[in-house]
Amino acid sequence: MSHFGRSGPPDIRDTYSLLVLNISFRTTADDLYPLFDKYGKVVDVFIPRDRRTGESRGFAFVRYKYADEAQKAVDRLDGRNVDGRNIMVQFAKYGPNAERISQKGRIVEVVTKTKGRSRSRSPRPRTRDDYRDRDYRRRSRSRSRSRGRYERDRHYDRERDHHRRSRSRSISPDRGRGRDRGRLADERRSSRSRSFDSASPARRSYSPRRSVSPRGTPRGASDDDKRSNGRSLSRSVSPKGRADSRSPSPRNSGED
DNA sequence: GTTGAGCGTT
Repeated sequence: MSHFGRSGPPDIRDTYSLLVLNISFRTTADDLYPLFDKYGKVVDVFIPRDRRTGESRGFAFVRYKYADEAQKAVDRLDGRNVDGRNIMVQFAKYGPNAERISQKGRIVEVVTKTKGRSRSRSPRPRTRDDYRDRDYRRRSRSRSRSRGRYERDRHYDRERDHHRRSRSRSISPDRGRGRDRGRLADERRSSRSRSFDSASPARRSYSPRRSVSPRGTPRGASDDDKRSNGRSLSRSVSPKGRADSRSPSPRNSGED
């Protein structure tokens, strides 16, 4: 019942894969199994998950033993509300082994039959389908934004490394300038602090604007993040740690 | 805590 996908694909010699889209990110195979099993014999239910986070990618594969049952499931479950989400059920276009499917010709045949058989009664809005089609023709790229998230993460990893190297290379000048900048920043901070303490009406007007400014805040954070990366691999930055870091600041001031 | 319109695993 709940041992699906644990031992990999059981047998795809005579099974038909259905692609279930638009499922909730927390929907599991166990949740889909009973739903699909009601309309036919479900051989396997598999939900691709992210390798790093292990979270659901938002779609699942349901393997049926017979095409007619799978077709029925598609017709009955397509557009069904599952876990508060309107799921879309359709025959899988690409299988785990495209060659195999081509050789078998089963899935292809079923798909063709399905397309010519039903697909007429679909309560789901066509905007998405239309949009998808148009998008595919127009851009032929950029399939999903959710995936971009992973790519972004990957880029972030690379960028992090780049930053680390960059810092290493310019460690000498950076340090010298960093101290200067630190002092300046400290001075400016002090000034700001005083201004805030003063609670000047004019300053107050500017205060909220600074908050909205997306340039001033991120820069400071970036600096902190960069320093943090160079100091420690820990990505988490605690206010206490920052305070500790700032500790030498006042000392420097005293020295100065 | 979050997103999305997508095709798969030991």
